[in-house]
Amino acid sequence: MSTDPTAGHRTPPRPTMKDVAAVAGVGLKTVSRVVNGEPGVSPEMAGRVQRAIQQLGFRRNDSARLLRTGTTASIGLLLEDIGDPFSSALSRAVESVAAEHGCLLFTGSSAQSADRERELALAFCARRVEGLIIVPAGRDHRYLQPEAGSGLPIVFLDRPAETIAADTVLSDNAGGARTAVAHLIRHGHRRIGFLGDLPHLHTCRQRERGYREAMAAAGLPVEPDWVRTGPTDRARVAAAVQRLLDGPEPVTALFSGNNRITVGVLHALAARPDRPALVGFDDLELGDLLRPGLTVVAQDPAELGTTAARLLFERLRHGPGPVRRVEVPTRLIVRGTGETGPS
Amino acid sequence: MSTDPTAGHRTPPRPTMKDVAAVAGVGLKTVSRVVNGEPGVSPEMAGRVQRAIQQLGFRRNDSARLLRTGTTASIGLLLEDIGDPFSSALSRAVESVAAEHGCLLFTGSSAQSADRERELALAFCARRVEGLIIVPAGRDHRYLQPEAGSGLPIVFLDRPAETIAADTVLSDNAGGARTAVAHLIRHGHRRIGFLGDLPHLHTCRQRERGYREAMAAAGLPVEPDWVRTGPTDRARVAAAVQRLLDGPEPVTALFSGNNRITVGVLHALAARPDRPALVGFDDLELGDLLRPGLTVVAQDPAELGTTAARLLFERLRHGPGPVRRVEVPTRLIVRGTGETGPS
DNA sequence: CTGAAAGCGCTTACAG
DNA sequence: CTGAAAGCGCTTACAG
Repeated sequence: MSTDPTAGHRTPPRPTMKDVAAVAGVGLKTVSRVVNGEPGVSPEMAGRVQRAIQQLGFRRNDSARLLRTGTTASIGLLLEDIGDPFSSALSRAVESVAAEHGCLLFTGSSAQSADRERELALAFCARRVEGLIIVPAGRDHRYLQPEAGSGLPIVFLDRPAETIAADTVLSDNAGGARTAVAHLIRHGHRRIGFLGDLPHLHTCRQRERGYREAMAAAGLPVEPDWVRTGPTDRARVAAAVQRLLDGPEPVTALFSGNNRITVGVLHALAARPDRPALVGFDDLELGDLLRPGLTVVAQDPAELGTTAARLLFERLRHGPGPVRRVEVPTRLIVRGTGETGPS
Repeated sequence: MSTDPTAGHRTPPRPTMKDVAAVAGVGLKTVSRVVNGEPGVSPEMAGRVQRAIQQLGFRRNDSARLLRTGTTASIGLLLEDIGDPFSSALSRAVESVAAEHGCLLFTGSSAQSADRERELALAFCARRVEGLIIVPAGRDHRYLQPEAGSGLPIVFLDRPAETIAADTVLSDNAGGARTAVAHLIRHGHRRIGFLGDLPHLHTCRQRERGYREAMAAAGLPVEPDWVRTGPTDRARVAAAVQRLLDGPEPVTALFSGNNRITVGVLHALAARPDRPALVGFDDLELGDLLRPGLTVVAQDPAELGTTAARLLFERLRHGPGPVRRVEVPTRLIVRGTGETGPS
């Protein structure tokens, strides 16, 4: 937080209750009563105050009110990238639960940077948000210990925290991955590649785990070359796809570890003549309209976001208690790309 | 804004500068100096304060600081639906400009409800955000007059305000629509249907205008039945598509007014044997991977969001001035659905 | 029914 | 170098 946004131009100050009181010729507390609809104000006084409010264009400063009250009626939501469809679906769900509780929402994107995550989370805390929902980018969250210790509810979403005990809401990553890979195996594939995100991410590791478990359960080996993790940009995914399909140990099917990667894989495959089988983790809009249709293990971002927000507000009501960990099921959606056999 | 989120459980109060001062045995102002890195504190004093901060887990309350300072270092972004890809692309752009200015972002979704928009906008104002970016759902924004009058910068994004003068950033809606429809006409279509959003929305009206202008420019009539506006849910769009294609005056091509509608149209068409031409307003992820590829007039949400945020911060620096209206160009992307002739 | 005083947690302006 | 006093715009607790 660096530059002062108001550095240049000074805006004329907004009228305060004090100003309203002066114009109406009443005490400050009477203005407060009228503004807050408290009873016990004579109609005449109330009228004078109302007119002064109109005249001055007064609107209560909630930041000041909340400072006095000791609450902020806001929560912070820290995403990986608000521009990603998965993140934005989470946001919508969280926002709607927050609205039920009269809370405003601060949102921010970490862009997979642990530093940025920390900076934003602490900025939210410094504003004294009532709670924090974090899709973690970093691996160490001890920096949140003082806030957690003094009762700030924190829910980790999509990935768990590793160095701090907190409520957590996850997809069934390993289970979903097992389902996806078992599905490919059932269709005759024995050589299956896994394309993952950054390998230190919990989601990536768990989906890789599920992949390995499904392979092992079928008695299939996993060649080291078949596991390709890293950034999710198009170029890197395209290179990984090529390596998997044209390398020394070519695979006949691909399991893609998240929706960014799936998009990259689809683009890479569109430029090739062959049609390896593909199952993606997380659904994509229009996935059902591709030909062949995109077979996925769908997450339920609405359920993930809603659950995280509900946990948060429950904590807010009932205070500390045993840490909870909720796993939201995934669902295999069969549409075409996952049902072609090995050629 | 109804229930008090802290109603249930009382969290232990966080330590304040006063507490730190007491523990360190120094004055309040000395703590303030250390916390803010101001010069002129003896190393010994500074050390005592640092230790007390560590011991207590103190973190400055920015809400209090900002109240005293008179700024809030935050802006409000009011979208139609943060879960929509267009909205979330806008968010990402706005967020990144806000971050450059050290501002946090409140976000909220109006869900096309004018009441909800007003409620959220006023809630943001009550928190004294430094500026407001609004994708308007309602048609009357006079409720913002007091805030605008006292210097709050407001930028309307995607659609203009009708009853208040404010900076505005729009796509070239009519121009983009003309381009789309002229493209269909160039491919031999003479009977073209328009599917729009709610007809009171500026975007819908302008895109319809562009559609009519392109038809008129080619000397083509527009049958009343060819213009179908309304909610963007799947069922309604499917019904509109059917009406356009199977009604008394069937069309051979469709121009879809936004990305929600385009998705609905694609689904409706997937269930039919015929293949009318289609051009969509606003692009969709995977649109390029459909077969045939989806021809669209693409908007530039990153540019829209960035421009709106830049306008906002410029206002913040330089204060009032003539209202500005920026139009962001659209771009025809030819991929397949728009290039089939009438059957 | 009405309002003066104190305080929320900070910073500003000023005096030692 | 250090800190007591006043104040940001409200609400709380209390006295008339």
